[in-house]
Amino acid sequence: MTSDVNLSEREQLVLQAVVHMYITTAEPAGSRALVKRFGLDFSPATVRNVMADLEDSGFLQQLHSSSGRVPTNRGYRHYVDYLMRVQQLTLAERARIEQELTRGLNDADELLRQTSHLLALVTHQTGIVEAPQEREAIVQTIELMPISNHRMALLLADSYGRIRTMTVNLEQPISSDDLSRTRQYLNDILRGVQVEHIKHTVETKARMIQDEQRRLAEQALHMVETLPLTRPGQLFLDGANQLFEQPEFHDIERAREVFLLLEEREQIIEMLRKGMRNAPPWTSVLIGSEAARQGFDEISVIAAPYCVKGKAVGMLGVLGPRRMPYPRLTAVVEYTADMLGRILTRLAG
Amino acid sequence: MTSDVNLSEREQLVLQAVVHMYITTAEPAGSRALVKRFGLDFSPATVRNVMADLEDSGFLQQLHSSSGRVPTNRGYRHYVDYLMRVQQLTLAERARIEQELTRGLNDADELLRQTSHLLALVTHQTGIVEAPQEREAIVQTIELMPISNHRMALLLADSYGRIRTMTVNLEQPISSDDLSRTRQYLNDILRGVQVEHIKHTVETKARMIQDEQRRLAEQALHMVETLPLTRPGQLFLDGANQLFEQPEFHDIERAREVFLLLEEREQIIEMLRKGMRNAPPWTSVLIGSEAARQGFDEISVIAAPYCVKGKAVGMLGVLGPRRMPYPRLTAVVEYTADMLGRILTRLAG
DNA sequence: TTTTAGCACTCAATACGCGAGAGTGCTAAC
DNA sequence: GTTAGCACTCTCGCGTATTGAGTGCTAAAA
Repeated sequence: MTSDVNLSEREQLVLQAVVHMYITTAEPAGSRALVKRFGLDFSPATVRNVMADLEDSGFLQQLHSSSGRVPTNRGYRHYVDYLMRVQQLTLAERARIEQELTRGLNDADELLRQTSHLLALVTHQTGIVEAPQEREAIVQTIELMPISNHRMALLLADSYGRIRTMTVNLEQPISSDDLSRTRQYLNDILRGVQVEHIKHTVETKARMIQDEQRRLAEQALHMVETLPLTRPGQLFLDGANQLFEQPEFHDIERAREVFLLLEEREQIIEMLRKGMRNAPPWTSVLIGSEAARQGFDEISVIAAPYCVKGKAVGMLGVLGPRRMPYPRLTAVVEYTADMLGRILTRLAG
Repeated sequence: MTSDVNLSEREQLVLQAVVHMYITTAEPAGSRALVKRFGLDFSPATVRNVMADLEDSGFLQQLHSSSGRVPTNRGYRHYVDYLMRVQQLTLAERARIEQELTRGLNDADELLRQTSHLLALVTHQTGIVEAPQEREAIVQTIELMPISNHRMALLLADSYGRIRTMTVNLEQPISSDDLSRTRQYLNDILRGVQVEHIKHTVETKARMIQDEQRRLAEQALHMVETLPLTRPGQLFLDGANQLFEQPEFHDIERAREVFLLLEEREQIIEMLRKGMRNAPPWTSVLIGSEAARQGFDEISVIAAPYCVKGKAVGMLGVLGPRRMPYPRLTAVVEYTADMLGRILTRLAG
């Protein structure tokens, strides 16, 4: 994502000023206002010339022929990649994030939800947290729990500290003895196996085993084969309401479009991962149509991966209008990802 | 909720016509249009007179001095209570609901989510499902599952077919023997006990027990006392986006207000239960400010309780603009509540 | 006495014109 | 290369005129 045009020092300065202006006021930036606001040591007329150049090279844009300038996607891109300095969070802010996250500590799912809530709260944007990729998780413990004569639950603790419950229909009641032997068996062969390989593992083992253990293995196979192990990634979203605050979503059509987008969970996950692929392993910023589908330029996303035991297992971030305070939000997202990773690692311990 | 004014046959006819007109077109109903649309056998002038009377007694309202009439809260109320005939669902519709619900059959939580989704889909409104009151649930089975040296999970299957997972921090590792003895102990004393009495039960038992079993009981007590058993009711919401379709929410301020309301889960639950208290045990319709807080008249809610093993354990329904097709939605909500109850009962075994 | 036709009136919605203001591009001077 | 000056453009807000749906009232008809 490098620019094919070299910008002069002055052009960079003006571009940055326009972005800052627009981010804070939501109004197109005019030459006079820029000079005044940022104390530039050249005149409005000069700024106008520079802005005209920046428009020619696609960094700025006019909404109509006599309005101030607004950054284009490319303008934001350049700003984020080269001009912006990620803000330092204050101690108080760091403390707050840490505190809010360690509160709901006992349950991993609760923690993830809490994180999305926190992101929304602190950034005043929509907070997004993708749950750890379940398929890649590793089996820690398996538990079987009878519910009725015809149903039982299979519980799975994974290496991310999450616990999944799945139910299994039984053709015939299972004795408590059988149950505990099957439990033992499942734990023996599955501990340390990746969740996505569970079925395969059980199947191969079952095929190899002879006589006496045979029944046990088939029992296990039967339980496992209907499990919904490949369900799609989970997403925790919070603070979509915040979008209403932004003037760009006062138009009902726009608002609706974003809300519709937010309902398409898979697409959002897809989007987050796209960001990760582009710039591993650090924070990525998706601007306008880079984030959403083509032709929908209103939103941006800042996302960062979080790591459990040193391995990136999921993404989190914020979604908001393209006109976003990137320096601050980037810092918040990074710090939150870091904290979440730490806490999850501790939980999975 | 009876009316203190007796309406003549003709007045009822006109009121009903106005409600139908407004529900379908979202435009205030004028006298001429009513006559034409409903083939009334008296003239527009007569309708005008009747409408003026209905306005005097508070059933209708004009938006401005020369506009058509629109029902008031009271108008809707009378319509719903006395005039409306609940629609019969077609066989196809029933089949669809049943089919959609039995699809996600294995997991109770999944089922509840699915139900809210279905409601949104079929009614084009926002679907709401309140999870069964957890506190009143009865313990079926308890399972303990080691996660690490310092954490374990306590799993609880209740009489509604739901499974809750809670984690417990351990001060020191617990042996597998101890774990299974404690599990046995917990099951012995808690099976059949209401969830809200768990802590109390364990405490009293622990106090009574002497010597040798003592340690076990204290172990159990320690596990149970930090459990988040009293967490607030859970709510499954789906299709809030549908609200954007309604012209009354094209105004951004209104839309925002509803979305804000939808975030306040406890208040929605409160609202649903209010409905149940008013008219047990059947479908209740909350109109305008009956549903939301005072002064916010834009929405209505249709809600019905669903029963597990014959006992009403939760509510479900739809939320939408006050201008709602009540006859059809009432039917859908009732049928869905019935189906959900059946399936849950089956699940709970 | 009830119903209806006719008519004047009201009000929202829409379009139109106008002036103010913000901001530009261009030219000429510095 | 930079800046001041100026004509020009376009949006926004406001007041006015027009239109049209719908009413209330009155007087005639049933």
